[in-house]
Amino acid sequence: MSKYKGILDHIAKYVELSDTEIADFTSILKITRVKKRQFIIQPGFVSEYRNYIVEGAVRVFYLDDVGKEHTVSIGVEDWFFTDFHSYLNRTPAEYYAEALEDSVIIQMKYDDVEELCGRIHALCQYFRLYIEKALSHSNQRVITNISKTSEERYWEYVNRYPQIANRVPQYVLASYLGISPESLSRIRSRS
Amino acid sequence: MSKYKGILDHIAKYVELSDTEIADFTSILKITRVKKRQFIIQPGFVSEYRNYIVEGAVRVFYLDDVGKEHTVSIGVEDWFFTDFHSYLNRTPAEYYAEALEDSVIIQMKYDDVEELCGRIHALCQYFRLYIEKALSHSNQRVITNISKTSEERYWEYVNRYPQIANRVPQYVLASYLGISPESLSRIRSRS
DNA sequence: AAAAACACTTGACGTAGATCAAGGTGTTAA
DNA sequence: TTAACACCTTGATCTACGTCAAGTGTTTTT
Repeated sequence: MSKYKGILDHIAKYVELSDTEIADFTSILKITRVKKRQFIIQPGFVSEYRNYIVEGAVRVFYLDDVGKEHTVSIGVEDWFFTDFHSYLNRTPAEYYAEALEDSVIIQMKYDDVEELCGRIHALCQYFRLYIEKALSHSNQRVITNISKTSEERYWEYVNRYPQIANRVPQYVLASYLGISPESLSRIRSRS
Repeated sequence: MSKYKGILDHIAKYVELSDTEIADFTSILKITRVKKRQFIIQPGFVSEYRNYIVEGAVRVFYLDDVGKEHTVSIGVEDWFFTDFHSYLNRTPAEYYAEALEDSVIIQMKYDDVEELCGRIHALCQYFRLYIEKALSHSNQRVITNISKTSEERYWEYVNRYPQIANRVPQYVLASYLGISPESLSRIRSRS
């Protein structure tokens, strides 16, 4: 039971679930352990799950047609990740999700989530409120990317997520910020 | 009643509302007419409403510290817009929303939406599903911005939204795509 | 414990796209 | 009908960053 404490606490920040609702919800959860460098999502396969990180770190990235990686998201404890487009439309994923460390994640299937959200009002509220916040962050990221220099974007990130910046490889952070690894190295050195 | 047809049809694509739910929902809606170039949201004022475009076109943009505009979103009929961060946290807006044409919009207050979403399960589902889709698009835009050239971004947009590309001024599109107006003009000329 | 792979740094160079500046055309306003 | 804008174009630079390449330290693998 306590293995779900993290996600239940997360939900409790937004809504209150009854005991039976908690039981219904936890019944659709599946705990998965993944090793560093293991792929959780791969292009060509449907991203069947919404994934919640209990422990560890995961990044989602896109491999473009010239072989360059572009990181969509970097997640640590208490973050959700998935290839949202693939998950929502049940189409083959276009992104990879890769464990940056040995990690423990909670997975929940699209159909199960939808069924429960149709039945449990509070759960629907939880996801709505959480996603609204995520959208507001995503919008902010779009603006930062088009309005700030590489250097500004880097320091903004370090300022906001100091512990993540130290935890993930530099080339991952570079590809998240839309900077080449070489340039990021130079940005760090001049300071 | 038929003045709400657009938004009710939009909702009907996601969920089914009963007649009394429809009545409850429409009771919180307020129709507003705005003239071309009029601001609907301004920095310093809280963005109180979720806005739905019935007719016309609106853009949301950020004015940076050197006076450059960066367009967050361009919306036409059946699109929602707001300064999401301001709306969700009831903090002063950082963005402008400006009518690009004389427009008719439907406005709904944060407190009213939250109250109804707490009471009407289907409405909560509607917003959840709609926002999930919006998040998936926003993620896609982040990746496009960091992985494609200006030229690719422009043609991708024209391809995807041909009618919008013709409807809004070029400098607005440029600032949406993160390109200078001069460069966009050159991209268009070489083809 | 050696070999191989991975992650980061540093230098030299090239270029996409920004900036600055000037002129042209269509639209709004007095 | 004459300004006064608003929007777009075109040309001449400039520069922030990307690319390519080589070298070093650090894990991972065998």
